[in-house]
Amino acid sequence: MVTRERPTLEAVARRAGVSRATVSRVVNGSTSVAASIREAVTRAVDELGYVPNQAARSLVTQRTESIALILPETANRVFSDDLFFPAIIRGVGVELEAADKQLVLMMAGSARSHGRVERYAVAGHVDGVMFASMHGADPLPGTLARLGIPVICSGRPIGRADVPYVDVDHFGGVCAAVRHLVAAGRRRIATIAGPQDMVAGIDRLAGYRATLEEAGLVQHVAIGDFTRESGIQAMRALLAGDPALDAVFVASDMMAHGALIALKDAGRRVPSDVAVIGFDDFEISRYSDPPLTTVRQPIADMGRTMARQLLGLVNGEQGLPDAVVLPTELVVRESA
Amino acid sequence: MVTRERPTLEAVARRAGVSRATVSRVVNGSTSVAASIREAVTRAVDELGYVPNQAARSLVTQRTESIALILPETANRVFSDDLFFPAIIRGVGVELEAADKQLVLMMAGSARSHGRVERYAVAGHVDGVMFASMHGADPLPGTLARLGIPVICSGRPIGRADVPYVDVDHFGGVCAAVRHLVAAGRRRIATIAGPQDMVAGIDRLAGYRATLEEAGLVQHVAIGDFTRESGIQAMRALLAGDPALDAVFVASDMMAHGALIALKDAGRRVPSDVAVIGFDDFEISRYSDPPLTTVRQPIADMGRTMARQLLGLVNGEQGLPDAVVLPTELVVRESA
DNA sequence: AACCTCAACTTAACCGGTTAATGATAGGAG
DNA sequence: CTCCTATCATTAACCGGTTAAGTTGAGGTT
Repeated sequence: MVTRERPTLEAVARRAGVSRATVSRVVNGSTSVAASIREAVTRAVDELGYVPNQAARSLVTQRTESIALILPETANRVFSDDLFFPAIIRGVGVELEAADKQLVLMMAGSARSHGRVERYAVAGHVDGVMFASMHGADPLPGTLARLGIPVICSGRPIGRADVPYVDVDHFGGVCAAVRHLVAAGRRRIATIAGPQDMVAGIDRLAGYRATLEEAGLVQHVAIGDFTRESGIQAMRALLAGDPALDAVFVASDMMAHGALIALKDAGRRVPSDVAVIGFDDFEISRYSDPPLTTVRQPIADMGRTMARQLLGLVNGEQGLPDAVVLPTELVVRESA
Repeated sequence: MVTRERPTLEAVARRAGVSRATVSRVVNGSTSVAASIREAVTRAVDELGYVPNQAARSLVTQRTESIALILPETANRVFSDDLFFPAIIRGVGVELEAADKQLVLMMAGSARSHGRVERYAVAGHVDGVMFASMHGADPLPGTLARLGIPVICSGRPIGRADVPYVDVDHFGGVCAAVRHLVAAGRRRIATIAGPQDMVAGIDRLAGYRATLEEAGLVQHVAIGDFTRESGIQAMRALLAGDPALDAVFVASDMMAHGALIALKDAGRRVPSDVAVIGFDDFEISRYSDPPLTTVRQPIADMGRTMARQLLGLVNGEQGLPDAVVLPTELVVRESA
């Protein structure tokens, strides 16, 4: 493994018989370089296999051409049974690739890593920071924004953190779902809600409550944490509380899948005995038994939108919206 | 959004009444700094909220403290229906976080992004590069290695690319699986293989062929691309070719899930009519109908091991193994 | 011929750290 | 009291680029 010396600007300049500055201008595609010189420099660059040193460049431009995506979970939990983060990453990746920016991924579950993220961003390692769905009223986005670092969140921040964000219409989607159940004649409609320290959990529960109130129905609420296992537990609890339930709105597809399992175990048929609607529209839900009726949220689009907004901020564009809310849509399959 | 000027070493030095060099030594925890001075510097650092500029530091140390993970697919395909990459990322993330390194994620599907990755690595933006399961005989790992950049692959590289790698025992796992089918009295055992331009696809098919040969049975092979949809198609093709099949070894859980769907559609019961064994042991397979017998491969461990090996290379450790092969294990559930 | 203009290149300062070489100071030995 | 040594701080060079300011010379005016 030969650590061949990498050629520097200086070397290219010598070889082409010009000054460093000229080479720099050619490399950066500046105009006002005579064609003959440009050509000579280009040849020297090729012959030496010159690639600009990013650290040196960043040092003077104060730009790194990379963007951080913070996943506010420990690396252990992220991805374990989850399709949300992968989809976000996918969307972000597409958009950043198009802009020729790099993606730096950071897990920030512990308080320790919290400081790590802050230091990292402040050290100027990235041009901007994106936060994927946070728990509670995390102060970090606000802190970074105040330090002048471009920041954007996926999911409306809890508290009045003054940070731009991208979110989906949880409330509207849930209302459509629950109204669908009501319209189908269901009268004992329960919900399995998500964690109440996350906007996605809170807003979806609010949508359920509002719609049931509007319909004058009794509410049955169980809380899960978006995992399949918690969906199983919650469904069991709901059935124990009211064995005559005829529908359940579940705040995530993963939990809905758990609910389907628990319902089958309990001898209920879906949708004849109990109708089930989920939220997410993961690929997997097309293949569940029965295929899951669910509220589609455009997760990858959220990622793309976040990335686009952040790039706008980084480039100092004016008039960017403080909030973008993407639509959700009820996808009717067989479970309801 | 006040872009507050970030304090530099110089500022801290002035404030503490010492030289830049001394501050640098304190910040980097060098010995041979008198306690009183160290304390004064530390105070100045705190008061000013000083954070070292990473670009400046990298410029002189030639280190960036970050590592790239290359996913050789376009961002669009990665993650779409896949649980492999997320698990790799999780493993890598855990290990890098412990070492206080950053993870840079790059999708490299197109030839264009190929050059992008090479330039990025050569520009010294990262200290090392990890490749997740590649297609075909990709020259990039070898190219980077020859340039003196620490490199490691997940999955034995095709061709004789002289690059260290981490892989799992595909062959052994498949043998155990297929022998399990033979031992259960199955005699018409088909396989749905993975893409034949990937080691995981090739080795698993080789395991199937070897074991069937050893048992003196007829081989039935269909090829998929590791997606559920391709599993459905392949299963249909196999049933059309031999309607009396009594078992199928499927080279990935996702495809196995597709096979289960196709078998149900075709009116076959699992395992009584047809036994099914997958490969991966994704979380989801515990909950399929019926729960899937499968070969477990420790994907997150692969990620961790890759990261550890690479960190070793980056730190110039001697005597690192060129290849690490992790064990696989048959997990028997109800589908076979 | 003297002068001006302008395009195109070079010079040199600067970005913010690290570190080898150098210098200063105090304590101990002779 | 002088000299040596050990300890700790400072000076200054360097990492590899970018870019404002300065220089050069060809071509056009009068």
